[in-house]
Amino acid sequence: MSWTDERVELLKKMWSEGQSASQIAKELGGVTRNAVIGKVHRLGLSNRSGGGTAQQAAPAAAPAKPETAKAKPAAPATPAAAAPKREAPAETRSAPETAAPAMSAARRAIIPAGQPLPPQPSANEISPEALAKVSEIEKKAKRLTLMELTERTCKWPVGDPATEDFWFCGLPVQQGKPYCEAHVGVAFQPMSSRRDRKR
DNA sequence: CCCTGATTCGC
DNA sequence: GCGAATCAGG
Repeated sequence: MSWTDERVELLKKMWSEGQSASQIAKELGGVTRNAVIGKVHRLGLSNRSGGGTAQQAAPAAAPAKPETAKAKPAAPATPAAAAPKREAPAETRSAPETAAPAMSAARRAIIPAGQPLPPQPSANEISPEALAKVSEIEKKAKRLTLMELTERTCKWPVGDPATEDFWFCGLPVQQGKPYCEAHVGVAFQPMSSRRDRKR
C-alpha cells in the first residue's frame, strides 16, 4: 500500500484526533504502526499540535546566541484535512482527556445507586458451574477501569457503576470474544439452557 | 505482558 | 520516501 492523498489525509485526521499509531494503522490497513509513525514524522506532525493541545517544552537554557527567533513551533498552511482547530491566544490547553476524571463525580450525583445495570445476569438463569466459575474469577480479576480496557481485556462489568466499587474484569479475553472464559460462560448461553425456567 | 511514540538506517 | 528493527518508556 502506498500513501495516497486519501490515506495521508485520514492519517492526519486521526493523528490530530489523538488516535494512536496502531489504531491508525489498523484503520488504514496494509500498514504497520511503524509505517504510520514513520509517515507522521516525515510529515512533520509528530508534535500533535493539530488541535490546540501542545506542550511546548521551553527551550530553557540557551547560553549561546540570543538570536534565532523561532517563536512558531510549526508552519501551518495545511490546506485540506483541517480539523477543528482552536487557536488559543495564550497557552490554553484543553485536551479532551481532561474531561474524563471530572465525570465520575457528576455521574455519581446523577445516577441513583443500584439502578440501571449492565447485563449482570440474575443468578437463577445460569448454570451453577458457570456462576461458581465467575465468583471465583472475580477474585483474580484485574479490576480495570474503563480507560484501561483494551481489545484483549475482559470487559465484564463488576459492581455498581454508581459506586466506587465498580470495575471491569480485565482478564485475558477468549479469542474473539469481549470477555474472559468465565464471563463468556455466563454471557453466551446455549439456548437450550435458558429454555423453560420455572415461570 | 500489553501498549505508546521516537529513531535509525538499508532499501 | 518508506518502514522494519530497534530503542525508550508507561
